[in-house]
Amino acid sequence: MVQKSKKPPSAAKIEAPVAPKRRGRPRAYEPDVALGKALDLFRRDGFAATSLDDLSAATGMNRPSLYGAFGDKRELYIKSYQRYRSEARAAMVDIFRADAPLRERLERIYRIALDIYLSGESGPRGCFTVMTAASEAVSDPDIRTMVLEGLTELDKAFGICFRHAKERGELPDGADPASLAHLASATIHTIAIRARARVPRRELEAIVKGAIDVMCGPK
Amino acid sequence: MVQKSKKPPSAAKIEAPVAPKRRGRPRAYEPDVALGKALDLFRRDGFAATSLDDLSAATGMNRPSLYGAFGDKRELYIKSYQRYRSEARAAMVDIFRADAPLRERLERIYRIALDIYLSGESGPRGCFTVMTAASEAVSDPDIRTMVLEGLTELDKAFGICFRHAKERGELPDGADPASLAHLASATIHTIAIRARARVPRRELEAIVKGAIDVMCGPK
DNA sequence: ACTTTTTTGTACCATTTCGCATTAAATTCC
DNA sequence: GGAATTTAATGCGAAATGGTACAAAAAAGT
Repeated sequence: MVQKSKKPPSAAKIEAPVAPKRRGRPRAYEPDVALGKALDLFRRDGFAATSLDDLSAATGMNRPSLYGAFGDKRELYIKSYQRYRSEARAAMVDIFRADAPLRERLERIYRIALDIYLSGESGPRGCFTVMTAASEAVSDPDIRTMVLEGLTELDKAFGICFRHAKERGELPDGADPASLAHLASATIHTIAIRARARVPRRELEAIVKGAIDVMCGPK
Repeated sequence: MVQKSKKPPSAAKIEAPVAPKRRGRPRAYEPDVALGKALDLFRRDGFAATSLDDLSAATGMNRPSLYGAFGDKRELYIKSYQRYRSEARAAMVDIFRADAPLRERLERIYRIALDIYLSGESGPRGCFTVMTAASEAVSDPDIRTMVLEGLTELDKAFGICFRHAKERGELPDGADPASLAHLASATIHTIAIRARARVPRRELEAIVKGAIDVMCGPK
Protein backbone atom coordinates (compact mmCIF):
# COMPACT_ATOMS: atom_id res chain seq x y z
CA MET A 1 0.00 0.00 0.00
CA VAL A 2 1.85 3.06 -1.24
CA GLN A 3 0.44 6.03 0.51
CA LYS A 4 0.69 9.20 -1.44
CA SER A 5 -1.64 12.16 -1.31
CA LYS A 6 -2.73 11.10 2.15
CA LYS A 7 -1.57 14.27 3.74
CA PRO A 8 -3.09 17.24 1.96
CA PRO A 9 0.04 19.30 1.30
CA SER A 10 -1.82 22.56 1.64
CA ALA A 11 -2.97 21.79 5.14
CA ALA A 12 -1.09 24.22 7.27
CA LYS A 13 -3.31 23.40 10.18
CA ILE A 14 -2.57 20.49 12.43
CA GLU A 15 -4.58 17.44 11.48
CA ALA A 16 -7.96 17.86 13.08
CA PRO A 17 -8.56 14.95 15.47
CA VAL A 18 -12.24 14.78 14.60
CA ALA A 19 -14.30 14.83 11.44
CA PRO A 20 -11.61 14.66 8.81
CA LYS A 21 -14.39 14.62 6.21
CA ARG A 22 -13.82 11.17 4.90
CA ARG A 23 -15.10 10.49 1.46
CA GLY A 24 -17.45 7.50 1.47
CA ARG A 25 -20.07 6.00 3.72
CA PRO A 26 -19.29 6.65 7.35
CA ARG A 27 -18.31 3.79 9.61
CA ALA A 28 -20.97 2.40 11.87
CA TYR A 29 -18.44 1.48 14.57
CA GLU A 30 -15.59 3.05 16.41
CA PRO A 31 -12.43 1.11 15.74
CA ASP A 32 -11.14 1.65 19.25
CA VAL A 33 -14.13 0.28 21.08
CA ALA A 34 -14.44 -2.57 18.60
CA LEU A 35 -10.84 -3.54 19.21
CA GLY A 36 -11.54 -3.42 22.92
CA LYS A 37 -14.38 -5.90 22.53
CA ALA A 38 -12.23 -8.17 20.43
CA LEU A 39 -9.54 -7.97 23.07
CA ASP A 40 -12.00 -9.06 25.74
CA LEU A 41 -12.99 -12.10 23.73
CA PHE A 42 -9.50 -13.21 22.81
CA ARG A 43 -8.42 -12.74 26.35
CA ARG A 44 -11.21 -14.86 27.72
CA ASP A 45 -11.22 -17.68 25.20
CA GLY A 46 -7.85 -17.61 23.48
CA PHE A 47 -7.12 -17.49 19.79
CA ALA A 48 -8.52 -20.77 18.54
CA ALA A 49 -11.68 -20.81 20.62
CA THR A 50 -12.72 -17.35 19.49
CA SER A 51 -14.59 -17.49 16.21
CA LEU A 52 -15.11 -14.69 13.76
CA ASP A 53 -18.81 -14.99 14.48
CA ASP A 54 -18.14 -14.33 18.15
CA LEU A 55 -15.99 -11.37 17.27
CA SER A 56 -18.57 -10.12 14.86
CA ALA A 57 -21.32 -10.35 17.46
CA ALA A 58 -19.25 -8.70 20.16
CA THR A 59 -18.04 -5.82 18.06
CA GLY A 60 -21.30 -5.31 16.20
CA MET A 61 -19.34 -5.37 12.97
CA ASN A 62 -20.08 -7.94 10.35
CA ARG A 63 -17.27 -10.08 9.15
CA PRO A 64 -16.33 -8.19 5.99
CA SER A 65 -16.08 -4.99 8.01
CA LEU A 66 -13.97 -6.75 10.59
CA TYR A 67 -11.72 -8.01 7.88
CA GLY A 68 -11.48 -4.63 6.23
CA ALA A 69 -10.70 -2.84 9.44
CA PHE A 70 -8.27 -5.20 11.11
CA GLY A 71 -7.23 -7.82 8.60
CA ASP A 72 -7.66 -11.51 9.19
CA LYS A 73 -8.15 -13.25 12.50
CA ARG A 74 -4.48 -13.47 13.34
CA GLU A 75 -3.89 -9.80 12.63
CA LEU A 76 -6.83 -8.90 14.80
CA TYR A 77 -5.41 -11.06 17.56
CA ILE A 78 -2.05 -9.36 17.30
CA LYS A 79 -3.62 -5.91 17.30
CA SER A 80 -5.64 -6.89 20.34
CA TYR A 81 -2.53 -8.03 22.10
CA GLN A 82 -0.72 -4.81 21.22
CA ARG A 83 -3.61 -2.89 22.63
CA TYR A 84 -3.55 -4.94 25.81
CA ARG A 85 0.13 -4.38 26.29
CA SER A 86 -0.10 -0.67 25.80
CA GLU A 87 -2.99 -0.43 28.24
CA ALA A 88 -1.16 -2.49 30.84
CA ARG A 89 1.95 -0.40 30.36
CA ALA A 90 -0.03 2.81 30.67
CA ALA A 91 -1.59 1.61 33.91
CA MET A 92 1.78 0.87 35.48
CA VAL A 93 4.27 3.28 34.03
CA ASP A 94 3.44 6.12 36.41
CA ILE A 95 3.94 3.92 39.42
CA PHE A 96 7.21 2.59 38.12
CA ARG A 97 8.40 6.12 37.52
CA ALA A 98 7.11 7.46 40.82
CA ASP A 99 9.58 8.40 43.48
CA ALA A 100 8.09 6.46 46.38
CA PRO A 101 9.54 3.92 48.81
CA LEU A 102 10.08 0.48 47.34
CA ARG A 103 7.42 -1.26 49.37
CA GLU A 104 4.81 1.28 48.44
CA ARG A 105 5.65 1.08 44.77
CA LEU A 106 5.38 -2.69 44.80
CA GLU A 107 2.08 -2.57 46.63
CA ARG A 108 0.66 -0.22 44.07
CA ILE A 109 1.92 -2.24 41.13
CA TYR A 110 0.35 -5.41 42.44
CA ARG A 111 -2.88 -3.67 43.23
CA ILE A 112 -3.11 -2.54 39.63
CA ALA A 113 -2.19 -6.01 38.41
CA LEU A 114 -4.93 -7.58 40.48
CA ASP A 115 -7.42 -5.05 39.17
CA ILE A 116 -6.51 -5.97 35.64
CA TYR A 117 -6.53 -9.71 36.16
CA LEU A 118 -9.67 -9.96 38.24
CA SER A 119 -11.96 -7.68 36.28
CA GLY A 120 -14.39 -9.05 33.76
CA GLU A 121 -18.07 -9.86 33.76
CA SER A 122 -17.76 -13.49 32.82
CA GLY A 123 -15.08 -14.33 35.32
CA PRO A 124 -11.53 -13.13 35.96
CA ARG A 125 -9.68 -12.44 32.78
CA GLY A 126 -6.13 -13.12 33.79
CA CYS A 127 -3.20 -11.79 31.83
CA PHE A 128 -3.19 -11.86 28.05
CA THR A 129 0.51 -12.53 27.90
CA VAL A 130 0.43 -15.36 30.36
CA MET A 131 -2.85 -16.98 29.44
CA THR A 132 -3.20 -17.00 25.69
CA ALA A 133 -0.23 -15.32 24.04
CA ALA A 134 2.33 -17.57 25.66
CA SER A 135 0.51 -20.56 24.21
CA GLU A 136 0.71 -19.16 20.71
CA ALA A 137 4.29 -18.13 21.27
CA VAL A 138 5.74 -21.57 20.59
CA SER A 139 4.49 -21.73 17.04
CA ASP A 140 4.13 -18.08 16.03
CA PRO A 141 7.37 -16.10 15.89
CA ASP A 142 5.70 -12.70 15.80
CA ILE A 143 3.63 -13.39 18.87
CA ARG A 144 6.66 -14.90 20.52
CA THR A 145 8.57 -11.69 19.96
CA MET A 146 5.80 -9.68 21.56
CA VAL A 147 5.61 -12.03 24.53
CA LEU A 148 9.34 -11.81 25.04
CA GLU A 149 9.15 -8.03 24.87
CA GLY A 150 6.41 -8.02 27.46
CA LEU A 151 8.33 -10.28 29.79
CA THR A 152 11.61 -8.41 29.59
CA GLU A 153 9.86 -5.07 29.83
CA LEU A 154 8.39 -6.08 33.15
CA ASP A 155 11.70 -7.51 34.35
CA LYS A 156 13.43 -4.27 33.46
CA ALA A 157 10.88 -2.06 35.14
CA PHE A 158 11.16 -4.05 38.35
CA GLY A 159 14.92 -4.11 37.95
CA ILE A 160 15.08 -0.34 37.89
CA CYS A 161 12.88 -0.25 40.98
CA PHE A 162 15.13 -2.52 42.97
CA ARG A 163 18.34 -0.92 41.80
CA HIS A 164 16.98 2.44 42.74
CA ALA A 165 15.92 1.15 46.13
CA LYS A 166 19.31 -0.37 46.75
CA GLU A 167 21.05 2.90 45.97
CA ARG A 168 18.79 4.52 48.49
CA GLY A 169 19.72 2.02 51.11
CA GLU A 170 16.30 0.42 51.24
CA LEU A 171 17.82 -2.97 50.58
CA PRO A 172 20.69 -4.81 52.23
CA ASP A 173 24.04 -4.71 50.49
CA GLY A 174 23.88 -8.33 49.49
CA ALA A 175 20.61 -7.94 47.63
CA ASP A 176 20.70 -8.65 43.92
CA PRO A 177 18.29 -6.35 42.06
CA ALA A 178 18.11 -8.57 39.00
CA SER A 179 17.09 -11.64 40.98
CA LEU A 180 14.57 -9.65 42.96
CA ALA A 181 13.14 -8.28 39.73
CA HIS A 182 12.66 -11.78 38.40
CA LEU A 183 10.93 -12.75 41.60
CA ALA A 184 8.69 -9.72 41.33
CA SER A 185 7.79 -10.70 37.79
CA ALA A 186 7.23 -14.27 38.91
CA THR A 187 4.80 -12.98 41.50
CA ILE A 188 2.92 -11.17 38.74
CA HIS A 189 2.80 -14.39 36.78
CA THR A 190 1.65 -16.56 39.63
CA ILE A 191 -1.22 -14.27 40.54
CA ALA A 192 -2.25 -14.09 36.90
CA ILE A 193 -2.49 -17.85 36.78
CA ARG A 194 -4.26 -18.20 40.09
CA ALA A 195 -6.71 -15.45 39.22
CA ARG A 196 -7.66 -17.46 36.18
CA ALA A 197 -8.50 -20.39 38.45
CA ARG A 198 -10.78 -18.06 40.39
CA VAL A 199 -8.65 -17.88 43.49
CA PRO A 200 -10.32 -15.08 45.46
CA ARG A 201 -8.71 -11.68 45.69
CA ARG A 202 -8.05 -12.05 49.40
CA GLU A 203 -5.78 -15.00 48.87
CA LEU A 204 -3.97 -13.33 46.02
CA GLU A 205 -3.39 -10.29 48.18
CA ALA A 206 -1.98 -12.49 50.89
CA ILE A 207 0.42 -14.07 48.42
CA VAL A 208 1.46 -10.64 47.22
CA LYS A 209 2.00 -9.43 50.76
CA GLY A 210 4.18 -12.42 51.58
CA ALA A 211 6.20 -11.92 48.43
CA ILE A 212 6.73 -8.25 49.17
CA ASP A 213 7.88 -9.09 52.69
CA VAL A 214 10.44 -11.50 51.35
CA MET A 215 11.64 -9.12 48.66
CA CYS A 216 11.81 -5.98 50.81
CA GLY A 217 12.61 -7.56 54.11
CA PRO A 218 9.92 -7.60 56.81
CA LYS A 219 8.41 -4.29 57.74
CA MET B 1 -21.56 -48.68 34.29
CA VAL B 2 -22.20 -51.26 36.98
CA GLN B 3 -19.28 -53.55 37.09
CA LYS B 4 -20.08 -56.98 38.25
CA SER B 5 -18.47 -60.20 37.26
CA LYS B 6 -15.35 -58.26 36.33
CA LYS B 7 -13.27 -60.13 38.83
CA PRO B 8 -13.59 -63.82 38.24
CA PRO B 9 -14.50 -64.93 41.77
CA SER B 10 -12.55 -68.15 41.43
CA ALA B 11 -9.33 -66.33 40.63
CA ALA B 12 -7.22 -66.96 43.67
CA LYS B 13 -4.23 -65.68 41.79
CA ILE B 14 -3.43 -62.03 41.69
CA GLU B 15 -4.80 -60.38 38.55
CA ALA B 16 -2.35 -61.11 35.81
CA PRO B 17 -1.03 -57.82 34.46
CA VAL B 18 -0.89 -59.13 30.92
CA ALA B 19 -3.17 -61.13 28.64
CA PRO B 20 -6.38 -61.20 30.60
CA LYS B 21 -7.90 -63.02 27.64
CA ARG B 22 -10.35 -60.40 26.55
CA ARG B 23 -13.26 -61.61 24.58
CA GLY B 24 -13.49 -59.82 21.24
CA ARG B 25 -11.15 -58.40 18.66
CA PRO B 26 -7.93 -57.23 20.27
CA ARG B 27 -7.12 -53.56 20.40
CA ALA B 28 -4.69 -52.26 17.85
CA TYR B 29 -3.34 -49.64 20.22
CA GLU B 30 -2.10 -49.39 23.74
CA PRO B 31 -4.28 -47.02 25.69
CA ASP B 32 -1.36 -45.70 27.69
CA VAL B 33 0.79 -44.69 24.77
CA ALA B 34 -2.21 -43.31 22.93
CA LEU B 35 -3.07 -41.14 25.88
CA GLY B 36 0.52 -39.98 25.96
CA LYS B 37 0.30 -38.86 22.35
CA ALA B 38 -2.94 -37.05 23.02
CA LEU B 39 -1.33 -35.36 25.99
CA ASP B 40 1.50 -34.12 23.80
CA LEU B 41 -0.92 -32.58 21.34
CA PHE B 42 -3.16 -30.92 23.89
CA ARG B 43 -0.16 -29.60 25.66
CA ARG B 44 1.29 -28.07 22.55
CA ASP B 45 -1.84 -26.62 20.99
CA GLY B 46 -4.39 -26.34 23.76
CA PHE B 47 -7.91 -27.68 23.81
CA ALA B 48 -9.60 -25.74 21.05
CA ALA B 49 -6.78 -25.85 18.54
CA THR B 50 -6.43 -29.62 18.78
CA SER B 51 -8.86 -31.40 16.49
CA LEU B 52 -10.03 -34.96 16.72
CA ASP B 53 -8.35 -35.54 13.38
CA ASP B 54 -5.05 -34.43 14.86
CA LEU B 55 -5.58 -36.69 17.81
CA SER B 56 -6.58 -39.54 15.56
CA ALA B 57 -3.47 -39.13 13.44
CA ALA B 58 -1.17 -38.85 16.43
CA THR B 59 -2.55 -41.82 18.29
CA GLY B 60 -3.06 -43.98 15.24
CA MET B 61 -6.61 -44.61 16.40
CA ASN B 62 -9.52 -43.63 14.25
CA ARG B 63 -12.13 -41.40 15.73
CA PRO B 64 -14.68 -43.98 16.78
CA SER B 65 -11.97 -45.90 18.62
CA LEU B 66 -10.83 -42.73 20.29
CA TYR B 67 -14.34 -42.01 21.30
CA GLY B 68 -14.92 -45.51 22.59
CA ALA B 69 -11.71 -45.58 24.56
CA PHE B 70 -11.66 -42.12 26.11
CA GLY B 71 -15.04 -40.51 25.56
CA ASP B 72 -15.47 -37.20 23.83
CA LYS B 73 -12.89 -34.54 23.30
CA ARG B 74 -13.34 -32.90 26.65
CA GLU B 75 -13.04 -36.20 28.52
CA LEU B 76 -9.90 -37.00 26.61
CA TYR B 77 -8.53 -33.61 27.53
CA ILE B 78 -9.28 -34.16 31.18
CA LYS B 79 -7.74 -37.63 31.12
CA SER B 80 -4.68 -36.20 29.46
CA TYR B 81 -4.40 -33.57 32.11
CA GLN B 82 -4.77 -36.16 34.86
CA ARG B 83 -2.03 -38.14 33.24
CA TYR B 84 0.20 -35.08 33.06
CA ARG B 85 -0.33 -34.28 36.69
CA SER B 86 0.40 -37.77 37.85
CA GLU B 87 3.57 -37.87 35.77
CA ALA B 88 4.73 -34.52 37.07
CA ARG B 89 3.98 -35.58 40.61
CA ALA B 90 5.83 -38.83 40.14
CA ALA B 91 8.87 -36.98 38.83
CA MET B 92 9.02 -34.70 41.84
CA VAL B 93 7.68 -36.63 44.79
CA ASP B 94 10.93 -38.39 45.57
CA ILE B 95 12.82 -35.14 45.68
CA PHE B 96 10.22 -33.53 47.89
CA ARG B 97 10.40 -36.47 50.25
CA ALA B 98 14.18 -36.70 50.20
CA ASP B 99 16.11 -35.73 53.25
CA ALA B 100 18.58 -33.34 51.67
CA PRO B 101 19.56 -29.75 52.43
CA LEU B 102 17.03 -27.16 51.29
CA ARG B 103 19.13 -25.66 48.56
CA GLU B 104 19.89 -29.02 47.06
CA ARG B 105 16.26 -30.03 47.07
CA LEU B 106 15.23 -26.85 45.34
CA GLU B 107 17.93 -27.20 42.76
CA ARG B 108 16.77 -30.70 41.93
CA ILE B 109 13.12 -29.72 41.76
CA TYR B 110 13.82 -26.93 39.32
CA ARG B 111 16.08 -29.11 37.24
CA ILE B 112 13.23 -31.58 36.83
CA ALA B 113 10.80 -28.78 36.09
CA LEU B 114 13.04 -27.42 33.35
CA ASP B 115 13.39 -30.89 31.89
CA ILE B 116 9.64 -31.21 31.72
CA TYR B 117 8.99 -27.76 30.31
CA LEU B 118 11.78 -27.67 27.76
CA SER B 119 11.41 -31.12 26.26
CA GLY B 120 9.48 -31.68 23.08
CA GLU B 121 10.36 -32.10 19.43
CA SER B 122 8.34 -29.22 18.10
CA GLY B 123 9.48 -26.67 20.63
CA PRO B 124 9.33 -26.41 24.39
CA ARG B 125 6.09 -27.69 25.77
CA GLY B 126 5.70 -25.64 28.90
CA CYS B 127 3.44 -26.68 31.71
CA PHE B 128 0.01 -28.10 31.04
CA THR B 129 -1.48 -26.46 34.10
CA VAL B 130 -0.09 -23.05 33.33
CA MET B 131 -0.41 -23.00 29.58
CA THR B 132 -3.67 -24.59 28.58
CA ALA B 133 -5.57 -25.79 31.63
CA ALA B 134 -5.58 -22.43 33.35
CA SER B 135 -7.22 -20.95 30.28
CA GLU B 136 -10.02 -23.48 30.38
CA ALA B 137 -10.32 -23.07 34.13
CA VAL B 138 -12.41 -19.92 33.94
CA SER B 139 -15.27 -21.55 32.12
CA ASP B 140 -14.97 -25.22 33.06
CA PRO B 141 -15.51 -26.02 36.74
CA ASP B 142 -14.05 -29.51 36.55
CA ILE B 143 -10.84 -28.34 34.98
CA ARG B 144 -10.75 -25.46 37.41
CA THR B 145 -10.87 -27.89 40.29
CA MET B 146 -7.96 -29.83 38.87
CA VAL B 147 -5.94 -26.69 38.29
CA LEU B 148 -6.57 -25.55 41.84
CA GLU B 149 -5.53 -28.94 43.12
CA GLY B 150 -2.34 -28.76 41.12
CA LEU B 151 -1.52 -25.30 42.37
CA THR B 152 -2.14 -26.01 46.02
CA GLU B 153 -0.38 -29.34 45.81
CA LEU B 154 2.75 -27.58 44.67
CA ASP B 155 2.39 -24.89 47.31
CA LYS B 156 2.03 -27.52 49.99
CA ALA B 157 4.99 -29.54 48.85
CA PHE B 158 7.20 -26.47 48.88
CA GLY B 159 5.67 -25.44 52.19
CA ILE B 160 6.71 -28.69 53.81
CA CYS B 161 10.18 -28.21 52.39
CA PHE B 162 10.60 -24.78 53.88
CA ARG B 163 9.05 -25.66 57.20
CA HIS B 164 11.35 -28.61 57.48
CA ALA B 165 14.32 -26.46 56.60
CA LYS B 166 13.38 -23.89 59.16
CA GLU B 167 13.14 -26.50 61.89
CA ARG B 168 16.59 -27.59 60.95
CA GLY B 169 17.90 -24.10 61.26
CA GLU B 170 18.59 -23.72 57.56
CA LEU B 171 16.50 -20.57 57.48
CA PRO B 172 16.57 -17.45 59.62
CA ASP B 173 13.99 -17.19 62.38
CA GLY B 174 12.03 -14.49 60.64
CA ALA B 175 11.49 -16.57 57.52
CA ASP B 176 7.90 -17.40 56.66
CA PRO B 177 7.66 -20.86 55.07
CA ALA B 178 4.27 -20.19 53.49
CA SER B 179 5.46 -17.05 51.71
CA LEU B 180 8.61 -18.76 50.57
CA ALA B 181 6.56 -21.65 49.26
CA HIS B 182 4.44 -19.29 47.19
CA LEU B 183 7.57 -17.71 45.81
CA ALA B 184 8.94 -21.12 44.97
CA SER B 185 5.73 -21.93 43.12
CA ALA B 186 5.83 -18.57 41.42
CA THR B 187 9.31 -19.39 40.18
CA ILE B 188 7.97 -22.62 38.72
CA HIS B 189 5.25 -20.64 37.00
CA THR B 190 7.52 -17.98 35.61
CA ILE B 191 9.93 -20.47 34.08
CA ALA B 192 7.02 -22.40 32.58
CA ILE B 193 5.84 -19.25 30.86
CA ARG B 194 9.27 -18.18 29.72
CA ALA B 195 10.07 -21.64 28.45
CA ARG B 196 7.02 -21.39 26.25
CA ALA B 197 8.44 -18.22 24.75
CA ARG B 198 11.60 -20.15 23.94
CA VAL B 199 13.79 -18.44 26.49
CA PRO B 200 16.93 -20.59 26.42
CA ARG B 201 17.67 -22.95 29.27
CA ARG B 202 20.70 -20.97 30.36
CA GLU B 203 18.62 -17.93 31.15
CA LEU B 204 16.00 -19.96 32.94
CA GLU B 205 18.69 -21.58 35.04
CA ALA B 206 20.02 -18.16 35.93
CA ILE B 207 16.57 -17.03 37.03
CA VAL B 208 16.21 -20.16 39.12
CA LYS B 209 19.61 -19.65 40.69
CA GLY B 210 18.77 -16.09 41.63
CA ALA B 211 15.46 -17.16 43.09
CA ILE B 212 17.07 -19.88 45.15
CA ASP B 213 19.64 -17.42 46.47
CA VAL B 214 16.90 -15.09 47.62
CA MET B 215 14.83 -17.86 49.15
CA CYS B 216 17.65 -19.67 50.90
CA GLY B 217 19.91 -16.76 51.58
CA PRO B 218 23.18 -16.50 49.64
CA LYS B 219 25.51 -19.42 49.75
C1' DA C 1 -28.21 15.30 -10.46
C1' DC C 2 -24.57 12.37 -11.20
C1' DT C 3 -20.22 10.26 -10.27
C1' DT C 4 -16.84 8.57 -6.92
C1' DT C 5 -15.56 6.61 -2.82
C1' DT C 6 -16.03 4.03 1.22
C1' DT C 7 -18.60 1.08 4.11
C1' DT C 8 -22.43 -2.10 5.10
C1' DG C 9 -25.17 -6.29 4.70
C1' DT C 10 -26.38 -10.55 2.60
C1' DA C 11 -25.18 -14.51 0.89
C1' DC C 12 -22.15 -17.89 -0.43
C1' DC C 13 -18.14 -21.26 -0.73
C1' DA C 14 -14.81 -24.56 0.51
C1' DT C 15 -13.08 -26.67 4.40
C1' DT C 16 -12.98 -28.36 8.88
C1' DT C 17 -15.00 -30.18 12.94
C1' DC C 18 -17.35 -33.29 16.05
C1' DG C 19 -19.93 -37.04 16.64
C1' DC C 20 -22.16 -41.34 15.34
C1' DA C 21 -24.24 -45.18 12.52
C1' DT C 22 -23.03 -49.06 10.12
C1' DT C 23 -20.35 -52.61 8.37
C1' DA C 24 -16.25 -55.49 8.41
C1' DA C 25 -12.67 -57.88 11.01
C1' DA C 26 -10.54 -60.49 14.71
C1' DT C 27 -10.74 -63.00 18.71
C1' DT C 28 -12.85 -66.20 22.54
C1' DC C 29 -16.38 -69.39 24.13
C1' DC C 30 -19.30 -73.31 23.24
C1' DG D 1 -17.15 -74.85 12.99
C1' DG D 2 -20.52 -71.43 14.60
C1' DA D 3 -22.31 -67.96 17.94
C1' DA D 4 -21.04 -64.20 20.70
C1' DT D 5 -18.30 -60.33 21.58
C1' DT D 6 -15.24 -56.68 21.10
C1' DT D 7 -12.77 -53.71 18.16
C1' DA D 8 -11.45 -51.47 13.61
C1' DA D 9 -12.60 -49.04 9.44
C1' DT D 10 -15.36 -46.47 6.45
C1' DG D 11 -18.02 -42.93 5.78
C1' DC D 12 -22.05 -39.95 6.55
C1' DG D 13 -24.17 -35.63 8.17
C1' DA D 14 -25.19 -31.56 10.45
C1' DA D 15 -23.04 -27.65 12.13
C1' DA D 16 -19.43 -24.36 12.45
C1' DT D 17 -15.47 -21.93 10.61
C1' DG D 18 -12.54 -18.57 7.99
C1' DG D 19 -12.76 -15.97 4.24
C1' DT D 20 -14.80 -13.44 0.19
C1' DA D 21 -17.92 -11.80 -3.80
C1' DC D 22 -21.30 -8.71 -4.76
C1' DA D 23 -24.86 -5.50 -4.54
C1' DA D 24 -27.03 -1.86 -1.81
C1' DA D 25 -26.32 2.27 1.05
C1' DA D 26 -24.45 6.57 2.60
C1' DA D 27 -21.54 10.09 2.42
C1' DA D 28 -18.47 13.76 -0.32
C1' DG D 29 -16.92 15.90 -4.70
C1' DT D 30 -18.21 17.96 -9.25
